[in-house]
Amino acid sequence: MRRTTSRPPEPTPFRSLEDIRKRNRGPGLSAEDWADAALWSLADGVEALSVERLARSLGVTKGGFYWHFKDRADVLQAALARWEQLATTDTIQRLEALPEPRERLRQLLALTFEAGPHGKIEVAIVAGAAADPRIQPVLARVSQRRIDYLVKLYRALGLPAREARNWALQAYSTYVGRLHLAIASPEALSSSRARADFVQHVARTLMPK
Amino acid sequence: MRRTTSRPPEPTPFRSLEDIRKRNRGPGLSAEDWADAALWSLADGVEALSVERLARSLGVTKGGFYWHFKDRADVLQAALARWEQLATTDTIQRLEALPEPRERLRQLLALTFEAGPHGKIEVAIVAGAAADPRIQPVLARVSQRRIDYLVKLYRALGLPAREARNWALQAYSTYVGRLHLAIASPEALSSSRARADFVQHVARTLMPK
DNA sequence: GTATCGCGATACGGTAGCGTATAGAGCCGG
DNA sequence: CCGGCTCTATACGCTACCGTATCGCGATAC
Repeated sequence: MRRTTSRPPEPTPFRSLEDIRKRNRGPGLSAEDWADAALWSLADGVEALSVERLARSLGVTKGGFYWHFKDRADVLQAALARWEQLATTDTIQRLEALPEPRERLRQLLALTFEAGPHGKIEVAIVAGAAADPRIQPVLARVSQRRIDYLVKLYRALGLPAREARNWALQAYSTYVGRLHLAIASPEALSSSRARADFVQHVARTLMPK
Repeated sequence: MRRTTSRPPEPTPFRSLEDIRKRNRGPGLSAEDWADAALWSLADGVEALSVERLARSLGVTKGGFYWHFKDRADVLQAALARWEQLATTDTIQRLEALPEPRERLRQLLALTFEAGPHGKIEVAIVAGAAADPRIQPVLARVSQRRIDYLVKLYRALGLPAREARNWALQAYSTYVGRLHLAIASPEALSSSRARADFVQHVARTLMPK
């Protein structure tokens, strides 16, 4: 490991494995290449993130890995840092476009509850690997920010602080539980009919007054 | 492995590691001893359940393990079977004591949301290891039964089937999310004051009409 | 009191992954 | 065209765990 270079900032915020492998017109793989691949690999669980497996998925050996990273924990943190940014900034920024607070909340509930939001990675980290001590600090920060944002939304609706906090906690709990259902009870919300129905119900009961 | 004996049924439905080790006045460890120890070990994650680690935690070597179980997957299934029964039968049976359906629902919400119910093991399995393919089938059955029971409760309140289903899914999602908060945001509900407050709020919003 | 049953100790070979060391291959500037 | 920089290939020793095989001990059971 020598950890020197950093290529031009970041081309796209999320490249597929294929993209990473193709990009091999430059000399070899960069730290970002490895980290992005690691993030994808997290979708299969934290234990699935092994150095040699990662190298195999990129079509190389682990030879170059330790040039960029100190050890396995190092690349895990890099991948999680990547996710942390996407998982907070991303959705919130899109929401802030909307001016009316009540509409923001409705949109947020609809967006997050409909599709399963950032997809497999979100489910894997939030609903599948929460207990891992390496994930926990990151997850704590992400949860905190999301809940804080929800509190802000509910307060903007005119609720006092403690009530807003309860609504926010409930809304986030329900969201996480919905992610869990995707794993634990896939048939429950398999039909888009049932999903739309559920989303509407939730949007109604999670909207105060 | 020869898998023959079975001691008198089961003394207590949940013995601590200490209890198991002390019980060594009988000849040695029984299959139930190993399985119970395995269930406790699940609290530290599925990967923490290794044969040799299990043996160490019981103060023996793995020598006798394969007398009872075919392999590691075998004892995992045994432990999960134990949990499956406790996680369904247990709470529901206590609830069925109460006659009034509205009171049953209120009690259920209060019980499950207050303390975190079966404690660390419930959190570890439901909120921490859901993604594991060995856990998934068990978890699917447990979730199904719990949701079915919730549907029954909401229907007993006079709700039509589809509405009852939505309420049940929401209630269970919120419950799971609350388990998740115990990991991801421990400070959020650390004070018993905040917990009681939250429970009351949830009990109000998850009660129809 | 001896045989057998139930279990533990020990030892073995095998796999998967870790992190280290070292020797290049290919492009880059000079 | 040559030295250096960036990265990869290969090989090594180490650890943790798996599952198997075998021996032996202590407690009943007779």
